[in-house]
Amino acid sequence: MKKKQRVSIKDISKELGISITTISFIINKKAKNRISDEVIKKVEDYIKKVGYKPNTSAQTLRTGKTKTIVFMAEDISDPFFSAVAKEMEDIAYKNGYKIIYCSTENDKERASELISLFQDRQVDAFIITPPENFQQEIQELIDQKNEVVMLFDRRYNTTEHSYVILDNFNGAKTAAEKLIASGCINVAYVGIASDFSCMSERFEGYNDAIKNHQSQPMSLLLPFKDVKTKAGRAQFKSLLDQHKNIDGILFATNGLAINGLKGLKELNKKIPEELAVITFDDRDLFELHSPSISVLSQPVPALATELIKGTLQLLKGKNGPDETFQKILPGKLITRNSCNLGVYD
Amino acid sequence: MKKKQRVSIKDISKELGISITTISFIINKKAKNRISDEVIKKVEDYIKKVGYKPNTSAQTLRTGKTKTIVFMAEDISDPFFSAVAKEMEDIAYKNGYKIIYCSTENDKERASELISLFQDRQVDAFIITPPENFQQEIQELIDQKNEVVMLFDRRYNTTEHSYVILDNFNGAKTAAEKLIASGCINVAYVGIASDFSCMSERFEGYNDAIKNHQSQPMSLLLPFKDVKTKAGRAQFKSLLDQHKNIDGILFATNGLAINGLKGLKELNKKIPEELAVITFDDRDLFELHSPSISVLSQPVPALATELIKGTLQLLKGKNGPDETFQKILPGKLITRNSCNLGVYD
DNA sequence: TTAAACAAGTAAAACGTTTTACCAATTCGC
DNA sequence: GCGAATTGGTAAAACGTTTTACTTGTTTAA
Repeated sequence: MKKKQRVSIKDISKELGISITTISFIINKKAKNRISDEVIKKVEDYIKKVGYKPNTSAQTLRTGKTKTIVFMAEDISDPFFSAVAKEMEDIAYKNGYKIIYCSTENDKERASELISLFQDRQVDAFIITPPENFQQEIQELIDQKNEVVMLFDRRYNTTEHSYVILDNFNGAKTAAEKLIASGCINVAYVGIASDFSCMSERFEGYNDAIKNHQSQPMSLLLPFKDVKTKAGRAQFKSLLDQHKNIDGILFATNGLAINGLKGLKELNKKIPEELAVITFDDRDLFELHSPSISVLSQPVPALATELIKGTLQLLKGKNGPDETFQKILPGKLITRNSCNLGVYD
Repeated sequence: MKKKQRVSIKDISKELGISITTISFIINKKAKNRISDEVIKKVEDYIKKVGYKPNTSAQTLRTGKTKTIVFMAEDISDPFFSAVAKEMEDIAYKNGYKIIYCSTENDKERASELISLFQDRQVDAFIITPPENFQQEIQELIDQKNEVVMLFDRRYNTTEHSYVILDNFNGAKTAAEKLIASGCINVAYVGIASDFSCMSERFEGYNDAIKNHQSQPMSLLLPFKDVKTKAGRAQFKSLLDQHKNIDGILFATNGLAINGLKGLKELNKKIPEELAVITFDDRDLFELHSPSISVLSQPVPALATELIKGTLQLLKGKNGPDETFQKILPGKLITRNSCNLGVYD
């Protein structure tokens, strides 16, 4: 019922008759070779007893560090990003950091606004999945050197920066090869037309897999805005209409796959008999789908762990402000029925 | 490349030869009847010109307000909660608040830890979906009156508090009545055994719908931990085994439905011919499923809007610290093929 | 004419830390 | 025995706000 009064260093100082400075040194583990063990113990015991917790805003005001990390995803309600977000939480909290999440909606303006909003709030680090055409802004952000900047899911080849991404090339290659091994003669690729590195790397992986196998690549690169729309579905259908010989499809994202599967349902295509399917990014719906959908799944816990650990490492800054952290993690092919043509049954 | 120096009130004061107090009054719109229009304009123009932004931690230190809201969901990676989270973001930012998200995992201990962690950080408000058996802790949190407390998705009947929830009773009733109207003779209910109000209200809605229709209710209440497990699926199958006459099922959550649908697939049950199905909470997978699944969908944008607006209203605190904000929103039945028995075709 | 009211503005304390610069007393090297 | 180094500790400034209590000069009411 009663608001219990927070205890400050000053209170401890008065109570114990020890100076504020000394107490601060002890709290911050800077007391070695300065303060006697006796006093250290006395203060530490008292702190434990009264449950002293430092006032974060006073620390921030003094040090300029907010102990805050921003995770700027494309869409925080997307299962992939929200799963990563959740995994990061714990580690961040245990290291005394809090995370703030937000969504760019793949919109440059919005992303810029958010960055400047959070810069005003003096966050310590940005973990960002940049929207399209955002390289210059990212470059500027890095150059300012006010915050740690870590990219996720996408990277830029022409800039030196920190990132954690999937091994998109080999993932796509593995998936396409699986379709070929399953008996597909003409494998098509459905991706997104964008400057995201993940998209071009996946496309290259597909191309590499099929180059000695079929006469020509067949692909559809949808604009980002059409990934989930009826218009996108129409384009997908017309791809199938133009190339009647397509008997296998690799979808580059789960969004594309969901829309594509809707299209295939509308066309009454039999999977996998008429068309085998593999997609990136696992989702629970793919296991339940009839037939169940094979996927190249991203190692969400590992990605999240690397992401937050890398960011924390850079925040510690032991190796200077120009240190970078770069990690490429392998995906995992999960074979289900959508590419099971019975070739080896 | 260069870190640009932040400008403080003191800088403005020096530059303009006006006292810090005056400038602070102008910034906080407390200058009316105190400061001449001429000076106000001069200061406002200068602020705009140099892009002054107040230092948040100094404000916090002085006022004790962090402008931070915590959204403590059961699982922030659950599509329902992450969709709500995303909707709230914008409104919060536009009102100068930031939101921190976290997950309780339906674990009392964890929830308590998180609450005390964020109390130490002096957040201004908690939006909480409480875990099981958490009423007393919530009561204490409210009684302390240090933060605004808003419950979401679940409420307690024996305590006066703020909440935003779905009209669970009528939602369940509508869904069950739909199954009956579609021609089902024996409708079963699959829910969660828990003290969550949403669960009991849904069960009551089901009971109310069938009371004049079938001789007895048939239900399975799974423990929370088994919702997504094989063990839960086994219990579900044994329900069907014990009551061979069941021809309609109402699932109380989408998690239950997904696991249930897996079970039905394993049993090779034909939906809707042998068993019609409706579930709470829409998900994109339900539209794509064969057959598509009918749902009682929650109005996510409306829920999120009420949630954040209510919280902001309480934070303004115009009506005293004991004001509460209570909102019950109706769900919407979306009819798809899983309950289409052709009765009216 | 004079006290009261008002208008326009300011000085300074306070919020709770961190950290620099300093002090006093003891020990050490020679 | 004397300066230098070490040990154990502290005073006080600074971070950038908000807000209380004041000042000074002018207008108003009676």
